[in-house]
Amino acid sequence: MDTVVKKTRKQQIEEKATKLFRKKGYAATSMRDLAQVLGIEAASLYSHIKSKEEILQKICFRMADEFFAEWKEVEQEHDSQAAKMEKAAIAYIKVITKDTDASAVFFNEWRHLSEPHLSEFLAMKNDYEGRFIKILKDGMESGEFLKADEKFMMLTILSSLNWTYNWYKPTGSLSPEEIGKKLANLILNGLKR
Amino acid sequence: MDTVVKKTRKQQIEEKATKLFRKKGYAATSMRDLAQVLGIEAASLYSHIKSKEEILQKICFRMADEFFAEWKEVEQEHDSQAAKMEKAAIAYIKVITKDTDASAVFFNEWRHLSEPHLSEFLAMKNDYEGRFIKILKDGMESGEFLKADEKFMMLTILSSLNWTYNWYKPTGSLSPEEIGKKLANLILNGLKR
DNA sequence: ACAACTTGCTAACGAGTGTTAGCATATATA
DNA sequence: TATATATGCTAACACTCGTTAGCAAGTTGT
Repeated sequence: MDTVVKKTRKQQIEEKATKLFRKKGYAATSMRDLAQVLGIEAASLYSHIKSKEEILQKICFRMADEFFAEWKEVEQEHDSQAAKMEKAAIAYIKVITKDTDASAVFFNEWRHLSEPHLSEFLAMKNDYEGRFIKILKDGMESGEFLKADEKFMMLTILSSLNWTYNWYKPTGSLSPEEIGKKLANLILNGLKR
Repeated sequence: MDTVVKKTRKQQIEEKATKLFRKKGYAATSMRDLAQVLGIEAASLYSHIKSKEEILQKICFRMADEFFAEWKEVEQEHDSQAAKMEKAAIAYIKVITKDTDASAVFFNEWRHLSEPHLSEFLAMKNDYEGRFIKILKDGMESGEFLKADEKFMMLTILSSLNWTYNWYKPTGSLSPEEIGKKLANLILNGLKR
């Protein structure tokens, strides 16, 4: 009793575009490339979408929204900062693993957004990173974490979390939660035994 | 008594191209963009270079060569695996910080290489990553490191090292060696005190 | 002095770019 | 049955792309 969800043509276009943007990059993907994957002519795409950049905007801002949505569970409790960090890592990994193609585009192609979307996007990114920094700062002030430059730490931690879209396979043995836990553990406790 | 090193026009072109490739991406950078930065016409570029892709090749393979050159000091001693890891991190950061523009292009634009250069490049990348994995594997087998999936670890570690090109400023207070040490320490011992 | 090299120009090429106009057909809705 | 919607086509637009041909002037080396 499978429930077949009918995808609109627009959704199909966005899906295929995401895959192509990931593989070739936004700038190197032509509308004719995209049309060919769908088996139609390039001009036909414009019955469903407004422009090439509209697709990129959809991808980038949908991902951003999802990151913020998952963050809710992270902050509102009075956990230790280490516990918060683990929750943040799990939330982050959850979003990334849900759609690795879209994640790759989100991380690598946002610079091709035009204004004012670019500025809006960067503001959201800054906001998000600021939340990570806060956990680190609080943990350092309370003595829970080693004192160090928070921004340096945030960038380093986020970069290792970001990278998961490159190797995660839904068929693998690890669930997103498990990956998040393992990464948080590596970050908090290090490699040495 | 400054020694003024005269840069050939070709070198100037490659420098400006590196900056542009980093900022806009290889595909989105046109030869006319590049020419404008240099104050000449696009066609004039071809008195000095063979093609747009030749520039990309130079950047990518020069960086790869430098990574291998710096690696020499890492392996040939009978240090602990943790010490090797620190040396590897320092060597890696040294290369990246020497030219962050070229590093950004190296990490993000190699996919625009055409065959057979692409295959050659990927082979080198694999080789290099294999050396990192070996340190991890040896450390896990000898009991020095926590047992875990080596590939997962290698990717996570490399990703945080890779990211340094995004924030390193030559004017900052940390030397490449210090950054390498700090990162190695974070990787080995974690964030918690 | 002459040759070789460096550096640059204008003009143009063929190909590819995102996109629009205008039209056709099938499907779903009223 | 009439109407709106979804989906697609051909043809073409104005541009941009990387690159080549052919030529000219300045600089350097012999």
